[in-house]
Amino acid sequence: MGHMLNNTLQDVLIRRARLMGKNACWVPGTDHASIATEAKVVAKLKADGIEKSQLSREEFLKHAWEWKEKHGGIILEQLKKLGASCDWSRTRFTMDETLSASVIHVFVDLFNKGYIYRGVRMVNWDPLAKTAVSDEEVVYREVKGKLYFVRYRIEGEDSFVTIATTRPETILGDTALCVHPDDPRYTHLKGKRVIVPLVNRSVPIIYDDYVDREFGTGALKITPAHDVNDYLIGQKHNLDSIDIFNDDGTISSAAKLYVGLDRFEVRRRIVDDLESSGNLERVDDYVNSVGFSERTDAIIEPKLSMQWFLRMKELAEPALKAVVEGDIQLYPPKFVNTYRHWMENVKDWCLSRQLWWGHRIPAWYLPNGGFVVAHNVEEAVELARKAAGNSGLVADDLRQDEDVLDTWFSSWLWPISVFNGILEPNNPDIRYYYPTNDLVTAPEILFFWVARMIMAGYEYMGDKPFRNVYLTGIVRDHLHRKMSKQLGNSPDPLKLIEKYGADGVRVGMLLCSPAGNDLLFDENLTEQGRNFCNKIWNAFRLVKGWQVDESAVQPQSAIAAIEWFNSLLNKSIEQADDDFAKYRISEALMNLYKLFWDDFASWYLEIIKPAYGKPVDAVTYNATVSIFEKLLIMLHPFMPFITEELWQHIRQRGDGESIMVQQLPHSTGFNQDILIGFDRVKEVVVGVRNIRQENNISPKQPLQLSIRNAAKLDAGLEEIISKLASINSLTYIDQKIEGAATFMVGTTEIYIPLGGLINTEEEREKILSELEYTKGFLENVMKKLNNERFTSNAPKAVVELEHKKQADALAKIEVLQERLKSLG
RNA sequence: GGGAGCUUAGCUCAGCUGGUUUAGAGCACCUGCCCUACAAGCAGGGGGUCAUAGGUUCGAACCCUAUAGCUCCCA
Repeated sequence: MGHMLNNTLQDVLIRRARLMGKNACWVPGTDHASIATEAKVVAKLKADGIEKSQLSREEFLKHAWEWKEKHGGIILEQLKKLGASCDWSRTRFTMDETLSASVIHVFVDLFNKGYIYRGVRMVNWDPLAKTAVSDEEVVYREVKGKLYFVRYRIEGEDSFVTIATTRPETILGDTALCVHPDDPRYTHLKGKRVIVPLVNRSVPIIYDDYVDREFGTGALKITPAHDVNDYLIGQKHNLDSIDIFNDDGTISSAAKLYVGLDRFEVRRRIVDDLESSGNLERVDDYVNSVGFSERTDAIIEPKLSMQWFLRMKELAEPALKAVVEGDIQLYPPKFVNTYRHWMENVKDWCLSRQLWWGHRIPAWYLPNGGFVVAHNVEEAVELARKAAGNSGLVADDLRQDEDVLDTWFSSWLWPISVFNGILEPNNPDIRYYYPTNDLVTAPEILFFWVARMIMAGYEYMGDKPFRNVYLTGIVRDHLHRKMSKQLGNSPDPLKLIEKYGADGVRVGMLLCSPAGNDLLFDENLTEQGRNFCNKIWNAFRLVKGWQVDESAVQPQSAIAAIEWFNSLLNKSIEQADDDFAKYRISEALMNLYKLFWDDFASWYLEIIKPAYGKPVDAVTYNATVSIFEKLLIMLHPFMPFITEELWQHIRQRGDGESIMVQQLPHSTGFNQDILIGFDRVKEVVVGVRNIRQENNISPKQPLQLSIRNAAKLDAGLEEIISKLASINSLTYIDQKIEGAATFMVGTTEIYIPLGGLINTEEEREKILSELEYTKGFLENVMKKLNNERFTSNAPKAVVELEHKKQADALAKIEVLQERLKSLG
């Protein structure tokens, strides 16, 4: 569902840009998702009885490509059903030839620039996928575990030091015990050593203020190979590090004990053995935060290993500046802070993944040590000959690195590589389309992807990759759970489209998804979307069903209605322009929804609707079709299917004509007085309908209406009131009418004589409550006006307004009291 | 532990530079309607101490401080 939301938003932006006459280009595509895909292919092979280890790299990749061909297009097919108006002929995949060559080119280039290096680092090891994963791909969860208190004997003594650990199996890799230098409990241990239980290794006691004296016993065991902090302390104190794990999470021979057993099995066993050896003091329940692999859900094992890294400091600088200085805008802007914080504390990027599916690292190892980085094996041989001083070296003497690059190392080039801008920086496409305008994506990949695209943009194009980044919310279910395949709480988008229509699904998702806010998805939203389509369809049926009479005289009411609606339409166009400029997409849609449903269908069409069986005059009809057309174009980015369909039928169209490439309507200004005047008319109509409702009078029964002490309305507006409120006589009076139902519009009284039908008691109550409200209101106003500091300090216009409020309220109170009296 | 943000109607959210008739929308809810475009609808209606407590100001949902609760990011 996240994809659906994201791509609907992109399609809205691209369609609108197209309607504004722009050369709007939307390049669709997919990445190769190396960890996830490889995991799936391995699982599929396993189900077929094939182990990955039985296959050669080439054989495995053949299976992986088959998988990609079969499953890779699903998302793109869903996009087509959703109506995404991509440039399909430009569809790209991160492992396409050009894009792959771009990745290799960039790797070699960054290596030659000195940004890429090899190093031993503590990485997050996924023992299931048997690969390193980045910090961002580790999900931390609170897990109920145990805290084990283990006694270490002091060498040459009969006393012990007790440490607390959540991972007793790592004892096998201990190379020191650490206490705080200022901790009085341990000062007597200076210079002594302890014996690691079970393996009986003698290790030093070291002092470091890293230790938290409050935690456990204040004594910490140090396992440099299997804990990030221990690793740092190990480096500081020159400790050995003993790697006790194999790549699959079993115990290695370096551990000496439990060799070959799984890490969790060893944890159970070692606790028993510590118990029997008398080293286990006690076990407490303990909740701690454990890292899980985002891809395989395996518990992450911190592990030292040789990996490829990209130094980020230099690349991050222009990327930080671009966002902080507003050259690139984030929507909503609250993400700028998060972005800044991340970029200011950016860590080197671990590029290598111990997988086969992806871009293989273009590094070749020489037979006698050393390596070269090259675009291809031929170039590698050449470089290797030079490096080794051995002109006899051939390709077979070299061994290419087995690992592939992190998927993001290809995605970060996307805005450039899809236009082949890495390999041919001056080709017409990249020169025309770069920098792009809008990126729509999820906030969770702001750093994985967005930040890195910005870095690559400045490094390779010397410019930003896009101007605006719109960050969508996360799609959740009504219980606020993130929608995911694992949870099974995500509806099938294609089934939803089948049930509610693509337009319905699009509208449903957009109606309630302000930028950066999570969207609580509920099927009744798509139902609302479908209902809106239905409304538009029925309005169309109504208009197209009319007989048009060229010679009929246009009614005054229609003239007034057209004048009013055109003003309102222009105001709405301006509103929509403003909403889009601020990327308030769901607000833009909601405004159009109300414009079409409430104003156009419920008011405008009801006014101009001819009596049953009667024709409509041609002037009104043409104006209405023209208004309808404009509304369709404005709605088109949100609802491409129904708007195209109706647009094709509302007038005669030529071959190849499409709403997709029409002109978005422009505002020619609007008259505020017309809008206000019409609002008054609406109030009158609503007032009459209320009186009917309260007194159980059928909407069809004609009534008389009198307006007291007011200027005469335009004939058109009078006609509108008469038509919509079923009024057969509209008069102006200066005296009140006894026994009539009344209501007020502003300070004007309206009378509806009902001839004794009126319910006096209800009427009195209504007046009393209105009186109470108005008095309270007046009191508030008077509080301000009686405050000398308000009248002298507040702007003149504000004070004047308060005076007007006062006068209006006083007038209203007087009228209400008079009416109360006349009720007796 | 460090940082960011949020708290407005039953739900999801607007409320932009502090002032615009004692707070708005959509949905949900309630009442009455099959009135020949639409019951997937029409007409009407109720509903909020703007998290709490202070402060600044002529004036606070909006600015400041504290408290509580929630969310996210980083460790």
